[in-house]
Amino acid sequence: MVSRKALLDPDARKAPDRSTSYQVARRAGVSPSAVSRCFRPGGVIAPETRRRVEAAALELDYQPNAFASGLITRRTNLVAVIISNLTNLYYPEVLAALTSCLDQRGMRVLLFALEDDSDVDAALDQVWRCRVDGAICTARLSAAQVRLFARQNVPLILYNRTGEDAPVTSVRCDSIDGENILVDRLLAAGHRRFGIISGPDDSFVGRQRVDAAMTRLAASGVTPRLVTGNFDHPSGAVGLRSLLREGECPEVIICANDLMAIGAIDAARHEYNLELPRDLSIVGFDGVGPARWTSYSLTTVSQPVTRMTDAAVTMLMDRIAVPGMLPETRTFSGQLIEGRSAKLGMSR
Amino acid sequence: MVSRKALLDPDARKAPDRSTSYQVARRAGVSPSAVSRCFRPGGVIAPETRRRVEAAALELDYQPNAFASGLITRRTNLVAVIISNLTNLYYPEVLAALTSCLDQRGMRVLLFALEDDSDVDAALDQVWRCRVDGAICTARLSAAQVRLFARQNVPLILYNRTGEDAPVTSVRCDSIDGENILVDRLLAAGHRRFGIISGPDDSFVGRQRVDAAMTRLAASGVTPRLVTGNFDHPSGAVGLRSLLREGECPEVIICANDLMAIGAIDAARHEYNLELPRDLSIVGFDGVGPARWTSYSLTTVSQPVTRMTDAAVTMLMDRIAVPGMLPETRTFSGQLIEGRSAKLGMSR
DNA sequence: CTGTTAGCGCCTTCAG
DNA sequence: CTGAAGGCGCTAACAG
Repeated sequence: MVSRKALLDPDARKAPDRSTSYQVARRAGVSPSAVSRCFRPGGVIAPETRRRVEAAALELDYQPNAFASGLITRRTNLVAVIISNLTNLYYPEVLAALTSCLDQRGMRVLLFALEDDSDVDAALDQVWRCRVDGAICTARLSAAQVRLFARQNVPLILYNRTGEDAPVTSVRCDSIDGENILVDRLLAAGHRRFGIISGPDDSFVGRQRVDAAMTRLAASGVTPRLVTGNFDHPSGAVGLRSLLREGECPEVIICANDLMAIGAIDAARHEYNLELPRDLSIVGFDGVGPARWTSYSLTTVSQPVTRMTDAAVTMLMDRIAVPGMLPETRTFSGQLIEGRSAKLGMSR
Repeated sequence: MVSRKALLDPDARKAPDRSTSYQVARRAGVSPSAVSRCFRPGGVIAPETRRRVEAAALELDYQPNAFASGLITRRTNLVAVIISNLTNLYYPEVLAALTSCLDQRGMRVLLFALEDDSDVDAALDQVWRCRVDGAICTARLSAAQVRLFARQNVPLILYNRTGEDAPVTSVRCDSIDGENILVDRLLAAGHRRFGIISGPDDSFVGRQRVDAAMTRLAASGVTPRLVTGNFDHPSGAVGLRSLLREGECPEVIICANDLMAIGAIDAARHEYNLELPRDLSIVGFDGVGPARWTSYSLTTVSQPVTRMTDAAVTMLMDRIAVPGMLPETRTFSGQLIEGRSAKLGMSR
């Protein structure tokens, strides 16, 4: 029977629809349920029946409609990945690692790349409409937004972030630990005049890293000079300039991330003709690819990205399988990369 | 009435389902179609009715199920974005620009990040199952794979790629034009000894760029020496070493992309103590962010990424709206960035 | 402008 | 091991 639509649609240039499991069933001479079983992992079906279904499916280019079945199974196999800032160099690495893990587990990635953290509401709207099975988020979420996840019953994993007030399952690299290692080795080298280029105020890890460094320095009686950056390359240069321009020239500049450290190095070398680490030590945080490039050879703390993404995905899958699991935070230590951008002392 | 599932499921710890349009309708005292109209852009509905529906929806945290409606409208508002190599520095920029464009048009991004071009079949499988409205692809597709898109009636836009044999709608940056500009200016500076570091053999743009440079050089009676790279930073260093190790030392090294050019610069400076552009000129292609960092100040051809992604998304949306549009290729010129990594002559 | 009705493509009981 | 039947959440036609 010809469908009503095809009959009535005046400009019926609409493409022929893709085949359905019913068409495959008819062609294979079996029932639709047989087709369903054939495509379900672990469906019980006689080898001969399977063969015929597969042949029919191949001829018709049939692939089950993931979302029609999701309507019934209540699983879309979709995971929302919300990335705050793809231009940051660090996040592409995270994204690549995440998609790879998720892929292996048969999950598909619905990507939301925010240009601005204020876009998060619009993104969440889509997240709800798409009935994702879970979400991984590197953006700042308000307490209300986090609560919405709980209310909608969508497992959420925070990446290098914490819940605003309530505990949320999260994975992170230990900023405090990392900065402490860095600061201790810098102090051990005899440095006393420190400058710090912070991240933007609304960055959780940025604040945490800077706070950790300040605290550790204070414990040794050192008060660093502090300027604010925004995590990008130019702001590293800007920060360096303002640190060198006024007051006592620092021996060390601690940057809240690698990208700013690289910007600072560029400015130090080419605008001030400083040689690193003879005239100035600069350190960063993250361990992004370019930090290892010979021109920079940045001394930094490298985040174990793949272990972190593995953990994030594992925790997410657990919570998708067993709703109602309690929040858990997994913290990984960063690894000190001893580059040639800073003079370090002996480790104790 | 309690649902059967809740009644029968032995371990009924399953989360309470999210609200449906029927629940909202009942609560608002209207019909389900009213709810539907309320959430459809351009749905005709009385203000008072809308108000009541919205209130009910808010109380129930209701959001329409995008895929249930997609079942009927045959539109998922999903676009598959297939990226070949997220670790390449260039692709994150493309991805960010693409998601931004797609977002503005109300499309959601289903991301496939291939670690290897052989993963493309698995990715396409998911693409079919998800009934995406269209796809944008930066990976190499076989002729058969391209045909499948046509057969499945899914509009496809190739990004910096061409169809293997048949024409496919695509957007690209003109490699030939770009390399010609570069080569002409290098020849004008009097350079005669050229080395080329190519991309991997299976890269379309890589081959095209190298061919273009070779052809242009040949026209001036210059035969460059050629080594093969694979588009990453280390391979630029490797390529440079093998070009410097044997035979006549080149005056210029043309790299098939920026990342290798940066690797080559690093090796030239730190392993061979060469000063650029006095001792050696190095040029790249792409115009990625790090190419502009002061340490490199790479002379390169910058691709107009946002214009290209805009074009890709526009062409895609057109083809989603009007199936059966003919293939079209849009080619954009790159822009020469005159950095300090190469000695260029006057433009003619 | 609104409600009723009949599916979209699939899965899951349950009886053979 | 298989098929028949009902329904997942929603929208599109139509008649009010």
